Amino acid sequence: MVTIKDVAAHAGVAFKTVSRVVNNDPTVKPKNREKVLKAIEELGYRPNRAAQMTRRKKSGVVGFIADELLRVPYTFDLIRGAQDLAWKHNKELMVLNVNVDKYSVEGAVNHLFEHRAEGIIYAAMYHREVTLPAQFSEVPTVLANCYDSSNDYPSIVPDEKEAAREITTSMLRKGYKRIAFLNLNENIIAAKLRKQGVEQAFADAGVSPDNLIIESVILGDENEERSVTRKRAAELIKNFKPDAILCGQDPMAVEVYFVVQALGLQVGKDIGIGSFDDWDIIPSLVQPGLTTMALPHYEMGQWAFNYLLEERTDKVKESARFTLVSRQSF
Amino acid sequence: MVTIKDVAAHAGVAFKTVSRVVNNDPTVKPKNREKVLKAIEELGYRPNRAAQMTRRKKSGVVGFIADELLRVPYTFDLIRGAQDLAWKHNKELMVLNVNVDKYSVEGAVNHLFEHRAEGIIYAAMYHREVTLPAQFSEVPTVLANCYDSSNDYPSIVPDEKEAAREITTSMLRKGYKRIAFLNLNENIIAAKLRKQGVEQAFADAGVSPDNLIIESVILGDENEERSVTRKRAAELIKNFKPDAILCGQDPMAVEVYFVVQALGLQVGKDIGIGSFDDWDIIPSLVQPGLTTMALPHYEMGQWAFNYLLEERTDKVKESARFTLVSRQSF
DNA sequence: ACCCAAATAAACAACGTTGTCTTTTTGTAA
DNA sequence: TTACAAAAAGACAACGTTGTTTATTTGGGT
Repeated sequence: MVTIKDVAAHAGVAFKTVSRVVNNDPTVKPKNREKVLKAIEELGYRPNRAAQMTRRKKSGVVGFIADELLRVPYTFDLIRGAQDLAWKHNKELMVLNVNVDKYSVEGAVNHLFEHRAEGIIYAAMYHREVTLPAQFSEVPTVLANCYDSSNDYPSIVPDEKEAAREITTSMLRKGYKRIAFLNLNENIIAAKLRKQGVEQAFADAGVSPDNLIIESVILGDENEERSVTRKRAAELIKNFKPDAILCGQDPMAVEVYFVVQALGLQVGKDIGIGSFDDWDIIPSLVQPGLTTMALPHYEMGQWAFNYLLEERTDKVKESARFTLVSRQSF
Repeated sequence: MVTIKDVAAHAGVAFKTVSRVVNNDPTVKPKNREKVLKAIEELGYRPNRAAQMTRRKKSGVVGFIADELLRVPYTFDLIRGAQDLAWKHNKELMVLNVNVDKYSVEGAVNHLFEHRAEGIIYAAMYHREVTLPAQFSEVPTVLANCYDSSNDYPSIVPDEKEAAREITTSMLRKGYKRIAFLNLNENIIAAKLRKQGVEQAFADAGVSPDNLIIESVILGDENEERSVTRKRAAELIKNFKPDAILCGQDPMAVEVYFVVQALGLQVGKDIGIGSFDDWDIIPSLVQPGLTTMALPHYEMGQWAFNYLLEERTDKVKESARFTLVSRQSF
């Protein structure tokens, strides 16, 4: 590979002068700068990052530990958010996918330490509490889509409560008067918070809570569990007679579509449906399009990277706003 | 940060001895090895990768250029395939997302050169022909999910023809006798090859091509285009009266589900539906589950990485087999 | 105890950069 | 012209490692 000395020899200057040109040092005379640039061009020289790193004692590496992240497609936006900023600031985002069985978190952190990562973003697949190994205290760490109970790390999570409040308010404003909320399992933090948000919206609008029913639904890929969801949704429609149904996530909403259609009702006309996630193309694939609260993954990724970039040290617990994506389901 | 010399001082040996222990050199006496390991443990020493790289003159970096890859969720498996192997071989997979407007391919390659990448995997979002800038010839490069017409690079692509043959044969074996194939737009290579595969299956089974109709459908996110798809599907069912429909991709199959159901027919009973992709959770979300040919993205990622790892130099054009994922739609 | 080869450990250079210090060149005022 | 400060370029050390050469220790046979 071409080194700085090769360039220097070719240009007829000291190799330090080449270094100066590469680093935009203004104390190089235009004539020499030109000679050097020409030589760089001719030889196809590219600075060796590893050598730069050793000498500068800065790695320019930011670690990104993706905890089970990639089982849900849209979570990749978290990585994208961080990556786009990393590129912009000429940093390296080193992404490590951690699957419980495959690479332990410890292994990932070790790896990042060997690369002298200047910071670590730890991101979870879904909004939840995490407990990190002590190693993380050695390097600036920020949590994305998760938080730690001991308040040792700054974190950013989706603003579940506000999102639930917003979509519910939107439903109420459109004239829906009786809403069933098929919430996620309530041991999930998102479910707890969203429940509060929905109730808040009812209170804000001065609508009696008698017109609201909230049920928790077990999620799962299993066909059996999904048919249970459908059965409960059907019962709910029959007994509570809601004019709108809010679902805890888009796939659940799809199930509800089937139930509603099987009952001979039309989504968006006879009954409104709303949801959370904006899961890939699913909301636009169903008929009519599903109105849903888009998770702010990209924004969280950006925020997390920025936090590290600014070398902040406060242990803030930030929350990011969802975006209402309106289609035709309510 | 703790350096090798700190460890040496702490252990009371020459720093070279520490290096030997770190690199598992057998010529270190057990007693010294123990002392060193103890010191490493106590000081929390981790070798500096950047320094190792400069001295060893090996980067251990493999580049992965993802060309528009992440707009389709399951393509991430391509990255995962490569990444899992990279981790296993203690290499760094440096993933760069190239979006035409944001980071040019040239920029990405430059970046990789600066990191002295030992090889580059260039992956496309969908199976297509690509033309790479000349820079790539400077480093071992392998194409995944794409190929180059000039035969300068080895490549691995999905075996479209065989996949189409396989799923069609599977349909014919199950007793379906009259198949409509809603193919992707035929300027896409996958569409061309799949057409051949479907025809092959008919020939193999000795079924008259009169019982096969193949139509190209324009794809798009636009609502309008999608309603065109549905209209044509409806006409096809009415006029050709197929007992099974094969679709070019899962989202298209979902549209066909709607059409079929709107006509009062039952998928999997009155009419069989098959498809390509295995797009995230979509095939298991619809009712009944969609039988589809899963794209071999993970395998292609692995193959590509392995090709580089083995330092092969042949310009092989490999193809990877899809997997038939059977559900209940036919 | 002594010799000698083999085993082990140490010393030193090198990797490709950048930081720091020193020398040379340049340009301006006397 | 000369002097002199400022600008520019060069020389050399340093970053944290590993490769190579040299020195020391070890252990077995006399």
